[in-house]
Amino acid sequence: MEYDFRKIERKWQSYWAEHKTFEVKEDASKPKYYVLDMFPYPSGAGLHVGHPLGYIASDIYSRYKRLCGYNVLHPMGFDAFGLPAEQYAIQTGQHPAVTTAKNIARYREQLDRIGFSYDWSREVRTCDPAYYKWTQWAFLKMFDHYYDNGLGKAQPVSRLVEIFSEKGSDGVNAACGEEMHFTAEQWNAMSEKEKSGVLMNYRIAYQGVTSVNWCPGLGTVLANDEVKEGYSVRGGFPVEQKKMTQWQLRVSAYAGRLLDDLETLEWSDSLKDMQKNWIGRSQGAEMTFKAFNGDKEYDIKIFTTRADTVFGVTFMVLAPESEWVEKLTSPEQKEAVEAYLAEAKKKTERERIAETHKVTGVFSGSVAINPLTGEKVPVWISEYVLAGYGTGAIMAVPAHDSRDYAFAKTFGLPIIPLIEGCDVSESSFDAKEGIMCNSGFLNGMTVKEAIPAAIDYVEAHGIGRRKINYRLRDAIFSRQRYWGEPFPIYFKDGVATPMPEDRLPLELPEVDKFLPTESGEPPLGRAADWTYEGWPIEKSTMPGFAGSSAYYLRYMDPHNGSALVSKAADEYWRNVDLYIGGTEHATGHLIYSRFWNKFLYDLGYVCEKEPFKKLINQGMIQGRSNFVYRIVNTNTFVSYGLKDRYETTEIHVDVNIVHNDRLDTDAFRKWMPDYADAEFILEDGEYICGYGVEKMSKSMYNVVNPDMICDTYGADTLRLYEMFLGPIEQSKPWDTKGIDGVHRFLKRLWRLFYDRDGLVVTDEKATPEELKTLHKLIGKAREDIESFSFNTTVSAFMIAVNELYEHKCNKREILEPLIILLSPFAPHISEELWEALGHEGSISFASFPEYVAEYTEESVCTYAVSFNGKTRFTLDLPKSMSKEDVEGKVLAEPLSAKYIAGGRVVKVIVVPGKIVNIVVK
RNA sequence: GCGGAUGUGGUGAAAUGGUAGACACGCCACUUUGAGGGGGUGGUGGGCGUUAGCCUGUGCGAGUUCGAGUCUCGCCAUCCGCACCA
Repeated sequence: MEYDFRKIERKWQSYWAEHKTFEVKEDASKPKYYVLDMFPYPSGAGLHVGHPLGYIASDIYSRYKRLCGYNVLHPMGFDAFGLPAEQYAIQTGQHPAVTTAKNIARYREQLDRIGFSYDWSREVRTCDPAYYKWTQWAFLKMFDHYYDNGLGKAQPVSRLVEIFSEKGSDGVNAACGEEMHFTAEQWNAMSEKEKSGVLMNYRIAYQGVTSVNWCPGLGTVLANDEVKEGYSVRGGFPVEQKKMTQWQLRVSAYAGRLLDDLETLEWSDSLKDMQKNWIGRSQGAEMTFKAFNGDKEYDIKIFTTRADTVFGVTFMVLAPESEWVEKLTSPEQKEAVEAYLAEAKKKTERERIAETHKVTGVFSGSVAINPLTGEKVPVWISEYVLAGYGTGAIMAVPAHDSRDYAFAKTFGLPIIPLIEGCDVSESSFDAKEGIMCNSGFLNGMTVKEAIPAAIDYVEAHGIGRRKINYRLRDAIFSRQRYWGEPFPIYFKDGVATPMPEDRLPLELPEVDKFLPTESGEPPLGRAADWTYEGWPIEKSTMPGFAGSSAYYLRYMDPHNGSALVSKAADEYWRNVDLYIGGTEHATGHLIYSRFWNKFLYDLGYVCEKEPFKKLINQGMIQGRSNFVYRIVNTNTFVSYGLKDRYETTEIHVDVNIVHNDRLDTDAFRKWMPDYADAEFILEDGEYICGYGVEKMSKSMYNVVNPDMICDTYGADTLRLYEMFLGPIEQSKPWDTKGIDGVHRFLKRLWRLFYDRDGLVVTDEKATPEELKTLHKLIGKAREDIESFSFNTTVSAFMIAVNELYEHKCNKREILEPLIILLSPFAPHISEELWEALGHEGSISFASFPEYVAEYTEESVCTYAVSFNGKTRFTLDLPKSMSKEDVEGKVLAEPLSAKYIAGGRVVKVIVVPGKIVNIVVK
């Protein structure tokens, strides 16, 4: 009987669907395990073989955990709001909901063919109103809370109002936009509108004016992580800076906790570092400098990590967008400053990045007083100071900061060295080392001593205070687009007001076109009656990360109409034990989700501080393109090895008509009309193609579709091969070359069970040799699966099957545990063989430990082998071998020999230097 | 510039500090079949040798160790992330 993978795979996929094999319920009698994939955005192009890599790995682990007796939650859904569907809608007029539904159906079909063990009854789609109800709900909660720095958690705004009316602004230490000072009397005297303006400064979801990444090409603002090198990540349009009023999430309030709790996570160091850098904690001091524009006095606040260098301040610099610019520009300098600001504003983000080393600036006309020396220093304005970080103003110490140094050199400002023996004639001395000089009371201290001493001084004299600054900025939360979650906010007398919870979900209205209105409003401005009780509703929508921030919670209780997740479900499933996805979400989704979770944790809706305990980043699968070489001005193609003899052009050829770099010339002629009568110059009778590694994309003709692999080789082969390709975390090009090896393995496995006439499995007792093969496999596989080293696990299976095949072993005692262990990797063939062995039902319900009980750690003993009384190495020996067999076997001569001990063959290698080296074969 | 990762055959890759290159692709030889992207056996890092075997070999250079692909330090190269963050 042949291995008919098509029939087998169809059979078991419908079996799983019919029997709802992978549906799970909370079950207190079993330990839970939650395995999650980053859900996909269903694009029109469908899945290519790179997409399922992570899904296959997580599926293997899920199935393995199930075999080990865990109650495994392994859900899947779709991140269905997004720009591409809307761009498509603008072009074609087709509603994004229609496009999205179609793409989802296609994705589902492709996923099903690979044989994943998802519990589809828990599927979520972010564009489904029943789902986004809870996205909106969370937003309202954020609107209704502020972050109390003292308590270190979110608190209701009502509490804030209470404090304000009793003690004024000083009664609370809250995260806010700008620092405000008012008394209880002042608060109580405010109008409702004024009060709501003040509260907006504290809310976790708030509306505020900020410098945003505006993308004219997409007609919307973007978050920092949606912009790369001055271009939008989606679409690649240029991005510029613009001041706008936008909804924002006060993620920055959680910066400290987001940073500290990274320690508790099992994530890779590189990913943790990425988040650490993105959060960017720096410890220093905030100081106030008095500045004078004519006779008007202002306080400029600056942030520095080098408080020790205050004695070297020779000028101050303001960011062009700083609010102090206007106040400190003198009448004489007004024209020059305005010209500079206009120039700076014109630049796109892209140009600013490109010109980072170009020094520009303008003198404001004002002076500031160094609070320690009393000296007057000029106040400048320059782009190199960023408005969004610290206070938007700096004290410049050119001797010890390279940027200040470049600025001072360009504009001829003085440079005062503060460290003994440092040379600042060519460049600044940025290192935090050496002995202080020219620094008053700090003289003679090391830099490390001087920093805290300077801050102590500054605090004692009321000039400033210790401060920790974060690079992490608040997330801009509105998009001027249609295809996203509407904000459940309306404007009553111009005041942003939340809709009542029972009005949720606020569904997306129908619009005639998906473009902005003539007056420049977002597409929702086209909706017929976009009002609530007569008041206008917010017209922007939420960004892509809104719907993906809490989806892992919704899977726990996806059909709950009265809560995001019930207490019971949350307390059972808790958080994600294993999360698999790409690194591209390191500074976006993975920050927002953690923030969202912490917020809900503060409010008591979830029981875990962190959403994703262990995280694995699967590598990207790149495309492997093939090329043919056309001799110029002809329709003749020359094989790769001969191309240098002609003048040729390199042309991409569809990788699907190339096998092992050999072109199917007939298929090539049929591929495109232009090539219908192509001629070929072959080498050794074959046309060899060139190759290169590129991104997998349609235009490179290097997209390999998993459906095609399933057709030719089957899903089990695809699954095994993707794992066999190399370590999961590594990026690599897809190369179909080699898939035959894996397919051959499955056929060979099949032949252990079947010959021409049918099943040949016997109940004979296994030989020690065969048992050893099995136990070696079990030991290796368990270890490797637990450490996600799936490529070596597949190798271990191959080795085992090769050995069994060699011995013509067809004994149930061996084969049964073998296929149970294989079932996470190749579930269809395993189920089929399991059934052939006379078992009822799915293999998923087989309890793996029963089958491996006899394989225990005890079958191997570890001895330490010592030489001259010192432990040299440890040695694992089979139980049958005793310590005495090894002890004292130190040979004087270098030799290599076989050593028989306890019936086992041991190879003894004695290297020069008389050290025994024993390896058990 | 800062941070991280990676460097092993023709290829994808294995190696708790202990026989480097398992396993697989490809290639070569033999074999089987009417045929098939078939089945089987053997070989395959490089150099020398008819064989036995010898020499050499994990980006480069040091170090630790009886012993280093693995640990430490310094280079070089590639990839990724951040980037005027005061």
